[in-house]
Amino acid sequence: MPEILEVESYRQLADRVVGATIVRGWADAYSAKKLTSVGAWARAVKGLTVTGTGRRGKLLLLDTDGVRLGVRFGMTGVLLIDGDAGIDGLFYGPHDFRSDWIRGGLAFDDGRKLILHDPRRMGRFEIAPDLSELGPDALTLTRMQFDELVHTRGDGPAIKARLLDQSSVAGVGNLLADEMLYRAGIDPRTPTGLLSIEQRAALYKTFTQTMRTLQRRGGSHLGDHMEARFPGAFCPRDGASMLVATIGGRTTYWCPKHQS
DNA sequence: AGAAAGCCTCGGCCGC
DNA sequence: TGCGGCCGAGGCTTTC
Repeated sequence: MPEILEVESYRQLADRVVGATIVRGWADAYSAKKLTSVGAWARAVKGLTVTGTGRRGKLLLLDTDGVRLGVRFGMTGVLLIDGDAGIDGLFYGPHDFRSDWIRGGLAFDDGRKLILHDPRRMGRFEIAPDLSELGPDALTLTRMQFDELVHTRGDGPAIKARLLDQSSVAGVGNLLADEMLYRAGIDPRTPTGLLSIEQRAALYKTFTQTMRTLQRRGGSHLGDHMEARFPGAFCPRDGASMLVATIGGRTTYWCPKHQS
């Protein structure tokens, strides 16, 4: 699920545990994969009090009175709080959550739990996460930061690949990238350095507009472009047959008529 | 059967 | 010719 908009709602959910003290932490071998050992998470978090939450791109941050903690959600990670089956079965009723998909979490002194629910095991816990490799946050991207993002030496990579590069801008995933290029009318294969002045202006405008619109709608999967995301689809805007290719390592759908 | 809303590593290529 | 940086491909993992 998660691109930046989903992680931002996880962050807002995590605000609930600000002020609570961690009595226990646990992580399986996958969620602890970026740590020095499987036990490192449990040792590092015990006794910490959460003082605030943050986020850079798709990385959720928990500020504490000690070391800062980070959570990455991979492709299928969901944050749960107060929804642990051990406390109440709410999340495990109508929704599709299963206790054997829980990969780790935190238990607080007030009895609540923060849980990483992640069927596909690509979510990761981090201790004192390094933010230096992450670009500016996509939700608050300024025009100056955008200009830096599209700056290249030579032609540079395809604009879609650049948008997905987390060190250029943090938070844009596959769906958001396709959506903003669709809205801006730009071919995703266009070398970043060859975008015209007009295309740059259009892309910055749709970048911020896409973030705002989809956040209001409630998720990265609620874009206008979504209904054309299958083989044989037609462009909702002008009816042309959508093209499909792998660009920047991800499946990309675009309209040959209005994205050029 | 094959693709999937992320990220990491590896290897090739290009330019200094 | 050698090296570093950039960029794309591939792998990880499980599910529907």
